[in-house]
Amino acid sequence: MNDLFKTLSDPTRRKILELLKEKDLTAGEISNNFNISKPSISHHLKLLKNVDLVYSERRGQHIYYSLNTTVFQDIIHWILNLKNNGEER
Amino acid sequence: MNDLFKTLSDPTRRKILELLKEKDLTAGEISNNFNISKPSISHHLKLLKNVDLVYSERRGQHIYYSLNTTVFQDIIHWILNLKNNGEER
DNA sequence: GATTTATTTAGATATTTATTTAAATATCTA
DNA sequence: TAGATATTTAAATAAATATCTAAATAAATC
Repeated sequence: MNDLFKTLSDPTRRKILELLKEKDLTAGEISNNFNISKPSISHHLKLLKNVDLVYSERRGQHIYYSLNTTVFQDIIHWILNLKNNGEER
Repeated sequence: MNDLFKTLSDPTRRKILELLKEKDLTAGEISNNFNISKPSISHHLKLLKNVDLVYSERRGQHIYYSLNTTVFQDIIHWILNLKNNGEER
């Protein structure tokens, strides 16, 4: 849970997710959207993978990244638990 | 939006929110729940206030903190936008 | 008004995190 | 298999963040 929030707390990583929302992209295509070095983007992708927010799959020379939204359930549960003050709703 | 995620990315701050879910607490009562100095807790409370996750109100000698959950709407919107891939649902 | 209690502010330090350049790995093509 | 492209890993640096102690502010009580 902590890693998940930590991962989402970086604007570069959130923008990566927004890019992947549209379609799967290679690491290179992703890095083209930023003024940041490729190794830095690769590092962000690794963190996103660590918490399962993205998947990666090699297709030949390229590695394609895709978004996984199921993880957000955890956040929504955390929020709802905080909102419903102990009541069973 | 960035500040909000950043604020939530710290476990101490999230635990503070969970404490405030039960009832309003003074800064001192909050800090009793942690093995962290009062100034550090005060700093966390300031960050939580900055993004409106908590309110503070002085009652005499004490300052009471309370949880504000309306802010979570922003996060939920952000998540839903990412999940609904452009479709209007 | 001096003292006590509650909390914050300031300044310093240590840890974490993002970023960079350079080198390594993997795949494809000629 | 040599060369080109795509991506990651490693090592170093810089910036951001959490934490601490000490000092400052604010209200209550004596």
